[in-house]
Order: sequence, then C-alpha cells, then structure tokens
Amino acid sequence: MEYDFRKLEQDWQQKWKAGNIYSVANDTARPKFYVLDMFPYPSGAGLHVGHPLGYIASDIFSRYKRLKGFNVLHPMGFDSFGLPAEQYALETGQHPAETTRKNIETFKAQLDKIGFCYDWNREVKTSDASYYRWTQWIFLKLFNSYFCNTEKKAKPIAELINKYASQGAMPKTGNPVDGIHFTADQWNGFTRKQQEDILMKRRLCYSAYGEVNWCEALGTVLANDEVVNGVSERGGHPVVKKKMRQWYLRITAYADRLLEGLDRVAFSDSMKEMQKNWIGKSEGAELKFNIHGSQAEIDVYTTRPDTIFGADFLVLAPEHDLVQQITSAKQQSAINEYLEYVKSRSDRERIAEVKQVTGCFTGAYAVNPFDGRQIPVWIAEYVLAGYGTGAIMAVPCGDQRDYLFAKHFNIPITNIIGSYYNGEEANPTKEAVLENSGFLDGLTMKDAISVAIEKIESLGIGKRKVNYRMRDAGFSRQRYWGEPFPVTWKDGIATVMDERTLPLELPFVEKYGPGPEGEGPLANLTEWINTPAGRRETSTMPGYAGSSWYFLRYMDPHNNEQFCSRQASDYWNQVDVYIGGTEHAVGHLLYSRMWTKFLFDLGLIGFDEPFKKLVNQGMIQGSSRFVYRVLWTGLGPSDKLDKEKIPVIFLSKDIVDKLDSGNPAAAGVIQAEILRILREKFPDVSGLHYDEVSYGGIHADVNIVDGILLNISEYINRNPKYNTAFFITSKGTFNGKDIHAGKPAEEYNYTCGSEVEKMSKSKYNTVNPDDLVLKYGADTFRMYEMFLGPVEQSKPWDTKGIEGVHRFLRKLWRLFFDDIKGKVWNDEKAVNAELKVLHRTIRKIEEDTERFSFNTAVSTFMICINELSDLNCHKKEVLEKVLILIAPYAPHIAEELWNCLGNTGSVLNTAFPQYDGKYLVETTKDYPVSVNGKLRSNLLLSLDASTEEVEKMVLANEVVQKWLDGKSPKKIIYVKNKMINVVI
RNA sequence: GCCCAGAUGGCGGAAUUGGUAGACGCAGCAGACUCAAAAUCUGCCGUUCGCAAGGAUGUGCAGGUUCGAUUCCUGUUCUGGGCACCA
Repeated sequence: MEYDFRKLEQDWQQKWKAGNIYSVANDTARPKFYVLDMFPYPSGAGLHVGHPLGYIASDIFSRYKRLKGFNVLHPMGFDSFGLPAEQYALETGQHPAETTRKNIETFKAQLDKIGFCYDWNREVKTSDASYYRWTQWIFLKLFNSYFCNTEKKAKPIAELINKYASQGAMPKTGNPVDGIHFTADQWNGFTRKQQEDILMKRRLCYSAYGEVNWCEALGTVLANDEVVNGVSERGGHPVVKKKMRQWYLRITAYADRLLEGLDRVAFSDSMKEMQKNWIGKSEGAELKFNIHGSQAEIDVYTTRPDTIFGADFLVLAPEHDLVQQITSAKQQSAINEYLEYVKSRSDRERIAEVKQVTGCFTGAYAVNPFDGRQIPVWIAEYVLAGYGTGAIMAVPCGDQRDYLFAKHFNIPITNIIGSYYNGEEANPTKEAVLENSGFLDGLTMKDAISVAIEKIESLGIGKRKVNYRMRDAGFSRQRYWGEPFPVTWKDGIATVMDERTLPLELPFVEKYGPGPEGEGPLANLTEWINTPAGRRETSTMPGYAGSSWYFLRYMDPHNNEQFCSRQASDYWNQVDVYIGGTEHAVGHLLYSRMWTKFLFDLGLIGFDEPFKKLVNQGMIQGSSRFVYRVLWTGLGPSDKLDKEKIPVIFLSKDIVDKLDSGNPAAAGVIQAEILRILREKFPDVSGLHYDEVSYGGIHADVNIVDGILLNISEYINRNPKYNTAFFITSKGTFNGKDIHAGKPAEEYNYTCGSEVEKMSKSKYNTVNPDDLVLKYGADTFRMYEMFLGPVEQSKPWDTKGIEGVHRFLRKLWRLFFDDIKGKVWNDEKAVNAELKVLHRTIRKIEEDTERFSFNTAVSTFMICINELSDLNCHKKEVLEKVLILIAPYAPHIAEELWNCLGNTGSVLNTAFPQYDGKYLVETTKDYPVSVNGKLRSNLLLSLDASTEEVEKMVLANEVVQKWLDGKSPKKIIYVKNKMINVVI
C-alpha cells in the first residue's frame, strides 16, 4: 500500500467538511483558546506561498491546543474593501463586488486545499452589508462620543452637551479665551452651527480640513502609494497638496492608554518599540515668540527649552497659517516660489531630504522673549505642519539639521555649550554647562530644562506641554469601494443616521471615476446623495475601518441585534494568539487597539486590549529573475533608422557582468557584436553608431527559470513579440526564431539576474501553493513551509528542498505500510530504546510548538522517524503516539494512519500524549574537554562524579597531559552536564 | 533621513540560560540494489596544511569583556520591513 497523498488528502478534506468537525460552539464548559490570523485582502492574484506561512503556523497551534483540551476558536474571513479592486474596476469596468466575490472564492478554494481547520460558519467579509452595518454602527458610536480628559475615557457626547448647557466650558484658572471658553448662557445662545462646530472638536470621529495628494489631471485624490517622485503612478501627472474636508479618528486622545496598554500584552519588544515611536510621546514646552513690528505671535514647541538662548532663527512649516501674514513685501515673491516647490513634495521626501537644504526667509524677525534678541523667521520643508505647532526654534549648535540650515544660509551661530561645540557639527548633548544663556548660565542642560519651563510659565509666555508625534488618523477616502458614511450634510452641519436604519448600503455605480471637485465616485449619484435630511457624505471609510474590530465579529458572526453579544465576547475574550506580518506593526494594530479601548469604555466589551499575544510572521519574499534588454540611447544616426526595424536584443546575465566589469576589451567585444546585428538589419545606413551599450532589466517569470537558467523557448512562447529578438549569451547569439523547445535550455545558456523583492504578481515572482499541493500534497507543503526557517523570519521563497520533506512523510508511511508486504505495523510491546525515542520526541514537540519553533519541530519529527526506522520499530504502541504528535503539522496523513490503526473518528478528538521523564534518565555524559577554551578531547564521566573525581580524571587524560606538557594547570573549570575547560 | 529587524557551509537553517558551531533537510560526491531507470539504502561533505594521527582557521566587518562569545558590549557595512490614502 503506497502513500497516495492525493486521494487520502481529498478524502479527509471531504470528511472534515461533511462531519463539520471544525465548527466551534460558544457554549461549552471547556476552557477557550482564540487563535487568529490577520485576515487577507483577497487580491486578484490569488494566494501565493507567502500567505499560508502564518496560516499554517496558526493552524498547527489551533490543532495542538485542541489536542490539549481547549475549545479553540480559529476563524477566517476577508478584508474585502480596498483600493486594488476599485482600480481594477476603473480599468476593466468590472464591479468590485463581483471581482471581490470571485477572488474570495479562489482564496477559499486554495485555503481548503491546504487543509486548514477554519470554522467557515464564522467567516466574515468586511464588504458584506451584514458586516459593515456594524462598522457603521461603531462609527456612529465614535461620532457620538468624546474623550473625557479627567476620566481618561470615552463617554457619550450627550453628557458633554448637558454639561455645556448647564455649566458651560470655563477654565479652572485664568481668563477665558474667546472661541474656546464659554458660559452655559453663551452656549445656549449659540446657533446650532456654532454648537456643532464646538462639538466637532471633541467627537472621537470628526470632520475637519486636511491635506491630500491631489492630481488635477486625473481629477482625483491619490494614495501615497500611487504617487511616485511627485507624479501620479498612472499617467505620470503632477500631484500637489490640496486641502479638503476629511473625517478623522481622534486616536491621539488614546495616545497615553495605547502606550500604557503595551505593558499588558505579549508583543515582541521591537513591535512595542515601533508603536512607542509611532506614538512618539515627548515632553517639553510650548512658548510664544512675538514678531517684531507685527501683532502676530508664533507658538513654538520644543523639547529643549534649555537651549532657548541658542535659538538663532525660527522655522515655520510652509503650510503654517502665519506665513502670509508675516512675509515682508520684499520676500513675497521668493516665498511664493518656495511654496510652489513645497507643494510638489511628499512628506516623506521632505523629511528624508538631507543632502539638499532648502528654505526661504520670510523677511520677518521674531523676538526672543528672554533677551529681546531679534532672530530671522524662515520657512523650510523639513518642518511639518502636522507635528507640534508647525514651528520650531532652531538651535544650530545643538541640532544637526538646524546647523546645516544655518551654514547653508549663512545664519550666525550662537554657541551656548562652550567647548562641547566644535564649530563643525552640532552637539545634541544634555550634559553641557550653559553659557551665553542669561538666567540659565552655569546650569547643566539637563537641569536647565525644568528651570526654563518654570520661567516660561511664570512669565505667561508658554507652558509645559506633552506632545505626540502621532496624528489623528484620516478616516475618509475619496473612493467607492468602502463603507459609506451614515452621514448627511446640511448648512455645514453633519447629521448622522439613526442606528436603527443601518446599514446604509453602498449604492451601485456604473462608473468608478471620481466625482466633481475631487469627491469620490459616489458624488456622481445625484439621486443617492440628495436626501430630505441633506446631502450625503460621498467619501467612504478607509480599509482599516472594517479590520479594526473583525476579531469581535467572529465571536458572534450571525448576530442581527448586536455587533457582538456581551456573552460571546465575555466567553472568548481576548485573542490569545494573533499571527500576522510586521507590516501591520503600527497601522492596523494601533487602530484595532484603539477601537477595543473605545468599545471597552462604552461597556460593550469587557477587555481593553484585543490581542494577548502577537506572533509576527516573517514575509516570504519573492526571488525575482531578470532578463536584460539593450536600450538604444546613443544609437544613430537617428534620422536614418527606421524605428520599426531596430531589433530587440537581450543580454544574458554573464554578458551584462562583463559589460560592467570595467574591462574595456570585454565590453568592446559585446558592443561589436551588437553593431554586427545592427549592420545586418540596416545594410544601407552609413555612419551607423552605438556609442555605449546600456540595458534595462525586465522581470521574467520565476516559474520558467531553473535556478538562474532561463527556459528561453518558453519565454519566447509566452512573449511572442520576442520571437525575432536576439539573445546574446556565453554560448553565442541566438535569434528567437531559431530557438526550439526541443533543445535543452543549457544549449542557449541564457542566465538571469536575480533580486529579492516583495512577492507580487507584477514582479512575476509569485509561486502558487496549488501547484505544490498538487505535486507533493498539502501535508508536505505545510511541513515544508514550516521547515524553511523560523516563522518570524523573512526569507526568499525557494522550492528546492521540498523533496526532502516529502521523502520524510513517505518514510513515516513506511513504518506502517510496505509497498510489497502491505501492513507492517504490529501490536508488540515497545522496548525502552523505542520509548526513549518517543518520549524525547513528545517533550521536544511540545516545547517547540509552545514557543512557535515549528522548523525545529519538523526536524525533530525527522529525527524521530529516522531513529524508529533504524530501530525497525513498527509498534502501534509507539506509532499511535507519534501520529497524535504530528497531527497538527500533517493532519491528513495523521488521520489516515490513525484510522488504519483501527481507531475511529478524528485524531483531533484524542488527547496530546503525556511525556514521561523516566525514559530519558541518563547516568553518564560524554564531556567535551577544552584546553584554554579549545576543544581537545572528550571524556565519558558519571553524572554524579564529584568535582575532585572529575579533576583527577581530567588530569589523567592522555590528551590533556600532552597539552599540559608537564606543567600544572592554573585552573580547571567544570560545569556539570555541560563541559570541562583546563586553563594552562 | 528616521524607526524596527536580520547577517552562521554551495543553499534553507540548528545551537532555547555565555559552554562540543554546522542538528535536520536540500544540493553535490562515492558506493549498494537494478538489464536499466525510479524508489530505497550506506558512506563522505566549512576552509586549509597533512598519507595519517593531528594541527591551523572559521558565525557580515573592526574592536572589547570572559577560562570560554554565533550568543554580551562599542563601532561599522550590507539586506529586508515600516514611515500615516496599499493592505
């Protein structure tokens, strides 16, 4: 009986489905365990081998926990709203709902082939109205809530309105400020619009003006991803910043709680670090600078108020409100020019720019509040409007960027740190004793910080301030394929729908192009947008809206009354293990943590951190392959050459390497060969020249490249336009039409370049799991993905090596069945040697699975099966236990053999075997003996030997004596059960 | 540029707490079985000197701590991920 993996895997997958064995109940006395994958965006390219890495890991863990007696929730769903489907619709006219449905179908079929134990009854799709109804519902809750700064939690905005109406909003100390403070009487006298504007500043989801990437030519807003070097990815049109009304999530209100919550979750330190840095809490001061000869005041945020006397200039963000007001007539045109330039730059470009210092003087001078010194006010792109107050005081002797700016624009530098400043670069120290610093003279900078703040506060020119780098999250998109906002606008007032009327379904559109004025496609639906209550909001929610709470919906997916019943969320509680990529380190994870805290504040769930433990799977990268095509810049005479007739020439990687080797002779030979081909094509053209060979890399499908050797006939076959192209390789020059599939690729020896990149369809470097499952089976595929290396590590995909895992499973099979003899397993009693192998394996598998070290677990299985084979062990007593151990990893073969042994039902319904240490007791150890830290010999010693006995034995050792050469050792280091080191 | 991570044979990786570097697998080499192939099995397999015994050297690079460093510290190079509208 042979290992017919195709048949048995199919059979078991059907039986699992028919028997509904992965369905999970909410009401059970068993302890719960919740294992969650980050659900995928169902892209049109289908699943590639990178997706299942985390899914296999979580599947193994779920099955393992089930064997350990837990009621395991292990659901899957789809993050099915998103930009790619909309772009695809724009190009092909196919409705995103339709393509998304198809893609999900493909994904599910692919997932099922790998044999995952998902409870598909709990599937969620963020684009289903029955799901996004609750996303909209949570939006209403956010809109109708504010963050109470005293209690540090969200509360219904109705409470705030009541407070305003009864007590107003007056400062505890000091004078009320117009526009911020008001009495109850004033509040009650405000117009509805005035009241709503004030409330909007407190709502947890609010509307305000913000900047977007605007592409005039496309008439649309673009994602950063769609902007490349300042122009649109599609079409290459210029992109500028534009202010538009947007929705925002007030995540900054939760900044402190998001920081604090990190102490209560098991995320990796680096993950916590990334979130902390993203939140970017800093403490410092905000202070006012007056502008000489103007009413304007500039608020500056600084973490280093101690350096105030070293401030040689101020820099405003180009977008700063005061720029126009303070700019002098003389500087006006220069400023305008600079603003034009900045408009074309993305935030990332602006911060990343270091080589080139740019900026523009406004003509205004600020007055240092302490010594009255007048310092110039500049604008520069490295100051961002979104951070702090959008204005900084520049201290060139202490900040390198300020230093470079001062040098570049010849602004004199004041040294306040004496010898700590060398005149050649800034020194950001806090240790220096201050000089030239008025009342701070003689203080160390560290101590001066609080002294300076106190002074600033006592003079009433500023205050101590905690600042966050994190900004409120943009919550609206000028797109179609997302959740519509249940909001209408009238007279500038946003009114939300009654929650009982949800969902507000996404209406069907014919065209996916943008609406007028850069609004989303929904703006084109005149009938839909105009309602008696007002004009509907036409933007939709971002991708992260649906993914910020999906883990709750899995707990109670069919509930029509609530997003998730309290009963269900109390039982399943936090996600025990969450598996996904680091690319979500800050976005998704912060948003879902915030939503959880918010829902907790409202008492809708009983926990405020969603994920107890996070496992970051590494990214499986693609290993791209390139062919090199000759580029014709420098080819002439251009007026005499018929463009149509210029040939396509490909260079093999080794030829390209020769070109780049810097050896002019080798490069000359290649150039001559190209010229030869050209002369053949253009026999009549005189003065033909091609000055320098240049080339460009083009992705070739990794699936038709063996190692780096291109299957050249298949390449031409797939790209018929190249069937008259020339291929120059180390074996000669070949014309496409002479290349035949019959000849082995080695004959042509066209080699490719390679590069590790993100796996993506457009890079032709994706490998489809289906092919591998078909060829080797799901169990082999699962174990191979795990065997590749630690789950947390990123690595390029390589199919080589999968054979070894497949051989291992066949070897396992042969312990039970022989191709000729048939059944070989028996009911004999196991002996100690066999039980030792078994129990060592049980212990190691349990350990490795618990710490997510699946690669070493696979290797442990291999060692176990090798040893049992060597021992000729075919005993059911041992093998049965091995099957349970391996069931999480290779569920199909485990089920099959489990049943062959005479068991009924799923192997998952048994219990994980108990490890017994008595089989593993050792009495001796073969110690490594080092001399001066270098291994010289081994020594078999009893484990209960005394230190004296050991030393005696060591000194008596021949090899040790040889190295001692008659001398006596300085020291003998003996670490029990580890090693011995003799120091001479 | 900033934040985070990683770097070990021809390749993927192992070494869990500072204690025998290279487990396990792939590829390769040699052999057995076979008419042959497949499958399977056995042995070798970091580099280098040596017939061998054995020695030297070796975990990106440069230093340091230690009886002992892949592991800890300082610096540095390269690669990957993220940087707010991809998901």
